Amino acid sequence: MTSTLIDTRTRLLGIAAEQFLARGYVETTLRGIAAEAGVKAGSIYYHFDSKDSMLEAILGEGIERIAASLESGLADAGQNPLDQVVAAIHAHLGALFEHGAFTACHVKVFHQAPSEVKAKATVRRDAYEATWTRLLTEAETSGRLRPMIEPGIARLYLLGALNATIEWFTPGDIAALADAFAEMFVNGAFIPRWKE
Amino acid sequence: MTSTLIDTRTRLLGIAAEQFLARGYVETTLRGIAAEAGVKAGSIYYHFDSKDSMLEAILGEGIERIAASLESGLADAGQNPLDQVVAAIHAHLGALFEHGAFTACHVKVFHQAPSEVKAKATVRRDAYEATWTRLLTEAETSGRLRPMIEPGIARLYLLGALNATIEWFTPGDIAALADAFAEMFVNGAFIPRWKE
DNA sequence: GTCCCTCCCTAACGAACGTTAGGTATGCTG
DNA sequence: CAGCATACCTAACGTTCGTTAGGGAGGGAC
Repeated sequence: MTSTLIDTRTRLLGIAAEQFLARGYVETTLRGIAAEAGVKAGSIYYHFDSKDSMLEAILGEGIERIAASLESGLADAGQNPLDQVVAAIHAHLGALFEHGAFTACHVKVFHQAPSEVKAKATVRRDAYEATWTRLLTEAETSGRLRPMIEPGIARLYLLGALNATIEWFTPGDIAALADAFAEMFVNGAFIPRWKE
Repeated sequence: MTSTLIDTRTRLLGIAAEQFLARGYVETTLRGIAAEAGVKAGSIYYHFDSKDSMLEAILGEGIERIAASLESGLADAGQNPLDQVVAAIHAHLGALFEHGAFTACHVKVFHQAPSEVKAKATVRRDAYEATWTRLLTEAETSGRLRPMIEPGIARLYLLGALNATIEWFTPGDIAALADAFAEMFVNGAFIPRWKE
């Protein structure tokens, strides 16, 4: 029977994601993860090669879920640049706060990861960011983006604001938050002035 | 003569800020800082009480310099909500990349800091953020902010995007970056549509 | 009943780290 | 010259952590 194995492995990974998210990677100990899982520290090595490999699995699972949320959101939205970008904002924020600890852990811990682990996660991450760049490039080529705005800079600006929410947002009305962010990103925070 | 003392203390703090920024707080060792300063690890304790107290000093110095940059930028700009916000964006980004490692270190390491250190830095940090909230609230009361946008949310959105730059921006044309960010924050990334 | 594979445990190793006690050289002070 | 404070060193202590070697219980296979 392999169900127990899968259970323990999955449980360890989920607990690790929560602790990495809450305490940071380096300050999280295998002994702490094991204790919360009702297991001894040494037993982790039956399921994983090392602490780094746990992080690697978590970062991979996290970006995978975020990407899935994005693809799903894009498919359900209007097929025009504006609707796609707004849907992407909703999907990304939804993924961070409604899809378990893996997604938020990816965003928060990625930059603290050892370079080798980081390099492996970067592959999938680049593909995800490329989707955003594609969305914004489509907005640009269809003449919807402001002339002085490059899609690459816009992507970094927007994802920076979105990902920073994990430092302050207390899960609540995510749709309202996404609406406000979409409004600010698309139309700006200020009301245009006709004269002056 | 106390010049040697001040020199070494200052040098240690600068090196520590650089290493905290590059490797993170926990992964930076006192032995590494001491080595780069041409000193032995134990000697650090002549100048500082602990590793935590070094971080505390750095975080304080960092937010102080960022705040000074902001105040300076606001004083030199037009005294209207729009100009003030644009100047603030330029000042904040300028502080992160042109005022040494302390400012960038504050932004990057703050969220990794031990809770006690974090609590002390939070006092000064709250005051800095209150300045931003004041700017945006003035924009709101003078009718320049979009109705559905709350100043508090706008501040978190904008500072999130600004602070995230330390993860990707390679010091170059900061003014151009600030211009693009200001354009996106104020007017939005999209061109308004008159019909549809 | 015997074998073997799965899954977890005990117990320890070795390294790295923050920190400290005590010593030493230097130079100013009286 | 004696005395003292400054600035740094040496050498270690104690702890924590990732990791590993080896063992054992349990159940399915034959």
